[in-house]
Amino acid sequence: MAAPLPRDPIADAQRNWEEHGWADVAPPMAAITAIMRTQQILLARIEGALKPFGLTFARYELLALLSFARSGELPMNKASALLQVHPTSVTNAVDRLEGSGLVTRSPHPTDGRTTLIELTAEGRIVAKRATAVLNTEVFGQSGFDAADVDQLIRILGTFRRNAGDFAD
Amino acid sequence: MAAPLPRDPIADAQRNWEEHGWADVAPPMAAITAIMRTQQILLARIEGALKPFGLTFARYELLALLSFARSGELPMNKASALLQVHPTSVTNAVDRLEGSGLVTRSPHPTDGRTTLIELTAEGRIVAKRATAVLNTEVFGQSGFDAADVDQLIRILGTFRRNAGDFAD
DNA sequence: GCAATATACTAGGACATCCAAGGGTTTGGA
DNA sequence: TCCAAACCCTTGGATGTCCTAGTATATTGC
Repeated sequence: MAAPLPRDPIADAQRNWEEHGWADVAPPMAAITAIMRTQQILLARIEGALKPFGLTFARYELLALLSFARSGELPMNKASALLQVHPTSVTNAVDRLEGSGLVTRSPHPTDGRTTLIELTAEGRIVAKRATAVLNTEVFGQSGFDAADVDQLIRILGTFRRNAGDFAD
Repeated sequence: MAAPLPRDPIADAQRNWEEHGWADVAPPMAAITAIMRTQQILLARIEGALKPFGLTFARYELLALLSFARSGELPMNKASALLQVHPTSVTNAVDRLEGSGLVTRSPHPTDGRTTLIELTAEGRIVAKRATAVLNTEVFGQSGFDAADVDQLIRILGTFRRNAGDFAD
């Protein structure tokens, strides 16, 4: 998108924070800002890898979740909870995946309120192929070394637990 | 948004990856997914803290950037580069900040193509107050301990440099 | 058994981000 | 000098996310 900057803007921000008397919160500010920016970079890579499949990250996540479900189907509210996104976001994703013929909606056999999302045969194939590309092009070339990956999993896992994501 | 899950969905995904023969990329997959989710949690906290000011994170970042500029003004393309966002996003943010009376647009004195963004007096006050709230409510209670903050800054700093964010 | 409450999904609106395209300005080479 | 290429910003279109509200179905309590 843009040429590399001559200097790290987040390090500059950290310096500004220190100079304005907020030295105590300057490091967490820098860490949080770095997380925001890193997410942006990773999302761009992921969406780039998924573009040939006509998928976005949101739709891929739903597809992958379904492909790991034993029966290949899941209630919408379950998907919303597992993906940690708003129910309306799932509705949106399902609308488009259904339009592409990758999933279908069907009524829940016993609960009339619930809608089941089910992978189609094509959806299962696309999920498999997209995962293979993500594995080789993104996850396999993350740029994090093994030790740092472990650190990230540990640090962010603790954070998410404390934030109330899961009980464990 | 949702009740805590009984188990960590990212740890489950990592297990699924291992069981499907992708054990080599399972850890980076988990780390990257954790970054995506952590960003989501942090963004929600930040936007919550900024809501009373009528600001979003995107608009706050622009406001903060201007408040640190000596003259309190910056060309749009400079802001776009420093914030690492698309020029149209800056246009959008400036439109709204201008509508709220926090910034003004003015023509560049020598380059007719360039538009300068300038903080208003009120904009400067709002930036100061919003920063104070963010410092106490978000950065001051990040949930990361000091050692982990250092790790994050180091790991993500290396990643961003390798990704071409900055040369340093 | 029926009303009140809770749950599940969808519709419409507000924002933010990106891409593609267009109009004005500046720069540099023929 | 002059015109093409490069640059800057804005507009319009597509996507995703969240919130609020509304409809339909289940469950609970009197």
